[in-house]
Amino acid sequence: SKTPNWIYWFAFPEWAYKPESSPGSRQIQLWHFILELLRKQEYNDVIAWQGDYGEFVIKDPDEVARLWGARKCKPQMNYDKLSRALRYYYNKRILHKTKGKRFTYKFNFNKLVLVNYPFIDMGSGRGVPQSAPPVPTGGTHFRFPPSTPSEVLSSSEELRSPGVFSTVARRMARGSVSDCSDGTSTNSELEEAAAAADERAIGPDRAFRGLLAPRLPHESLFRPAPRVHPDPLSPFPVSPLPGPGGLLSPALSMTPTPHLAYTPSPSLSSPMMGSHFSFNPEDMKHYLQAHTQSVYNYHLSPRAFLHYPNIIVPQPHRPTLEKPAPHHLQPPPMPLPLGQQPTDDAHASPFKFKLQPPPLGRKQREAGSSLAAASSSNHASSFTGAGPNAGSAAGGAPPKIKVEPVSDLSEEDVEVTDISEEDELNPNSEDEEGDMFPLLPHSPPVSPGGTRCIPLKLRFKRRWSEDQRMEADGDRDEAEDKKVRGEGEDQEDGKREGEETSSELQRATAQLSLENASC
DNA sequence: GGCGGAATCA
DNA sequence: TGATTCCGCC
Repeated sequence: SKTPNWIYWFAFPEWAYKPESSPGSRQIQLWHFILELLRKQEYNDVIAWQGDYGEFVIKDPDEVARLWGARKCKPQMNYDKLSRALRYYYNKRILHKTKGKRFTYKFNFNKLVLVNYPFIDMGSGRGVPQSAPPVPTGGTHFRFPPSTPSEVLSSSEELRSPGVFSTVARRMARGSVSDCSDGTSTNSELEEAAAAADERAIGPDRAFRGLLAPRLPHESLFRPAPRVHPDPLSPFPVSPLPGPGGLLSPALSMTPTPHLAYTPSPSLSSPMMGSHFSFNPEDMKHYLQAHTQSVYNYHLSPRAFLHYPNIIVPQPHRPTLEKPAPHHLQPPPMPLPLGQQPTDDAHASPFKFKLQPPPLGRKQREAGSSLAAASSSNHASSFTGAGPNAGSAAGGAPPKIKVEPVSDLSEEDVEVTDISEEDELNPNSEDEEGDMFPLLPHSPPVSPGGTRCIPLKLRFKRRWSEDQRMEADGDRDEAEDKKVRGEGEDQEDGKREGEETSSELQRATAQLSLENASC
């Protein structure tokens, strides 16, 4: 069958494979190992990419277990145990099960897509950088974003510098090797350094880690920005090159700690466009269209919609619409963010604003006592409106989001707290009071206006909960929320369309050898 | 097969 | 913290 298009570009950046990039562990982690196997052709009969983006099937569970056991020096390892470990990833959003398919799992790439926080956790030192972009592994030519769902994800790659592209490809080809005993890389360090040199040679491009970050001031998208800031926060020799890829960071949302290292927009200049691509509106249109498509395809938060001035993004093809097509698809002439759910009109705001959850008491009063009963602990969970026009969004109900002008005008971005329409579907959701998605990590925990401040931690937790829901194919609450609320409702199987099997992943990915030294 | 709790380990 | 081990349940 036809090779999924994403295969030709999907991969993790080199550092993602490096055990030392595993959060909180010096030992190789299972997901790491899985990736390792996945990109090595010799294991194609054991485990391989298959079907949807990020989906893989364990063809030989026993063998995978054996390999894993060998790597971890756990001779008693078996698939039952290994799968238990995999299941623990569900809650971490690293993986989820492809229901109805045996031994088939899927990396939660969509969650990893922290569009609003493309650089999250970079350099936190505690987790895998979440802006890890997919790294192209095949082809080195620029092409426009595709229009079919199966191709859209490549859009994130489109704007990447060819130079980096090839550089990364080379790195991929070289690969890294991990030894069994401790999971630390052996020869990859030097290669990494070399690769870093390569990329430096390209120029300041290493700074395009912010290239198309939605929060990137749109102006800088169209004029080369002179300022280049090496990422002081990155623990890696080379910035993982988020760029547009940051929108599609693979498996790296693993560490739900998106609060630490947001890179302020001003530093997100993208010199690459001057040197490598012409970012004319048409290109951007293509890109945005593709991105928008991917947002849909992967049920991303509407935050994922990119808005750029004067560019109208065509409606993506979406056969089955469960919800009315949001108007996000028609980006306003404002560099404004990313609204939330269909009722959100935040983008229409002519001014910068951010949304904050309302003060507790008052909100509850407005919501009514009956409602309050159902959502006593998540007062703001059913926010539907955002922005100045959102007042009517809730269908007569008073807007549940407090909109306030952003006082910090130096901030080019707009802060929009995300909201959860899901909670309306699930009144039982008993999230903590932190309903809103996190604001920019660098924003002060207490809003200027004395707005009730939800601890960042909670905000993020809320966001992750949201992400979790969105990622579930059925938009069902899952792992974490379930865990949090102690609920155990059934989940519907996600429908998987456009399944494409690939036996050619390896053709596109680097040829690497996996060394499983004995223990 | 798949799930997830519980205890445990490093 | 990230498994590993065991296990009952569906």
